[in-house]
Amino acid sequence: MKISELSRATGVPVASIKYFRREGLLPAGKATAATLAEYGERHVQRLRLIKALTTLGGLSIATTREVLTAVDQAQTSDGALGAISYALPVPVTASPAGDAEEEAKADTAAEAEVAELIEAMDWWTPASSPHVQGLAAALKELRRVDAGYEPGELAAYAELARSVARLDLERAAAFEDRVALAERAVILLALSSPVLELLRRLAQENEVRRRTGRREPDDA
Amino acid sequence: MKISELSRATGVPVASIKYFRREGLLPAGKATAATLAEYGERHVQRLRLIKALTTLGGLSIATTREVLTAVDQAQTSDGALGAISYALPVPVTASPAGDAEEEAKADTAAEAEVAELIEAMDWWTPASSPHVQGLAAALKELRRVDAGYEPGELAAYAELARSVARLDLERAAAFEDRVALAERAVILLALSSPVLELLRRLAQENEVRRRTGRREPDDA
DNA sequence: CCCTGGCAGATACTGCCACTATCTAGTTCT
DNA sequence: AGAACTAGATAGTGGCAGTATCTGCCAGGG
Repeated sequence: MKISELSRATGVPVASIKYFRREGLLPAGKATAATLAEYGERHVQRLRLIKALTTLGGLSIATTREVLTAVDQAQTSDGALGAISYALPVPVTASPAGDAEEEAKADTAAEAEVAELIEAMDWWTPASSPHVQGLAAALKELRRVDAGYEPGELAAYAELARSVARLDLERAAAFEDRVALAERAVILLALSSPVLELLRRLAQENEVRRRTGRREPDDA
Repeated sequence: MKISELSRATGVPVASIKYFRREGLLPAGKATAATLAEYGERHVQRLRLIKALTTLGGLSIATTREVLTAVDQAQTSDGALGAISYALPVPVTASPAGDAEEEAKADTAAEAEVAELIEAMDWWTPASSPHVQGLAAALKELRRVDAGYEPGELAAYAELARSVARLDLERAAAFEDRVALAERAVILLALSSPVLELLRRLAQENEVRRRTGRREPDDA
């Protein structure tokens, strides 16, 4: 398969394919001559995954590269999920607020809240996990807009998150035969979350409708 | 409060405050002279919300503006949740793939899947809802990387999403006294999702640890 | 009284990112 | 041979989110 054919097969412009190759997301084709290379099914697959990660998962090129690197390295080894999970960006960028003293207080409060949650859920997560850090940061930010969680509320959500995680793992086991381990991990971690988010919004939309007894769309 | 004080109170640079004002995210202060304006608590609040929406919610400036506009208009009226919900970006941008014919087939298949789900869940959501469209697009994309949902699997997730939505609404009712209606809606819709995402990742991390019986972090 | 420091509002500039285009030189098909 | 393609390198584009600068202008202290 020549590059132009690869392009046609995936709908990705040739220039973009070259770009991805440059950036190390896509392995080069097998060169058959100085100005010709052969691409295969593997490249089609990879290109599809790249597109899915960037459009559906919303990942940057840099992050996609990291994730794909993790995928490649974990292809055989165990712990693929962990490695990839840690490679994914935590959707919170700490924002240093005005008052330094207040800040420190909010910091420890949020961290304590997370620690308590982990304790309550009997989770084994180490405090060093980026997710733990991220969660603390998120809670802090929410407190700042007066939207902190009541004690116990967070645990209720965590319980549901656990159910989702269990479903995820079952699902992963179910397509064992179709997709390689590491790629399944990516799919579960990076590509399923938009689906979940949309389901949540749909459910919310619906709950609100139910409670107000209206079947029509809301007036904007 | 002068602009420099507003800046100090929120940790946002003066230049950025001016930028937000230009972009219509932040109302102008009350001018007391040609070169002086007075800002109040309202502005501090708003600035915090803007920061939360952009950093925590990951919204663009344009989207933030839309959301805030919806917030302002819905402040009194009902249907705030709906309006804001629709203003939020759907985390899927349809990507036209290679083959046009295959494409159409995948389209209708995905739409049917969503319709079936809505039917099964007894949801009242109109097919015109951006969430419905987005979900169909997301499913299509997943199919393309061989990660489609088995029949029934999606419904299981939807069930959990419903539970989350119910928790959300309870939570919203609980801080009725603290935050205005429309702002609660924003918080639930745009600001809580990172928390949920992180909880899910934590839960996954933990489930994997449990199943493999390891308490230490995964080797990268 | 006037000068210094800060302010409003407008405009221009910057850095980053994800492509996209162009150029050179070589290769294959017919 | 010549048109049509290819690889690889380099440069350019457009959008986004600020950041900086410039021009008056004015309040308050010495």
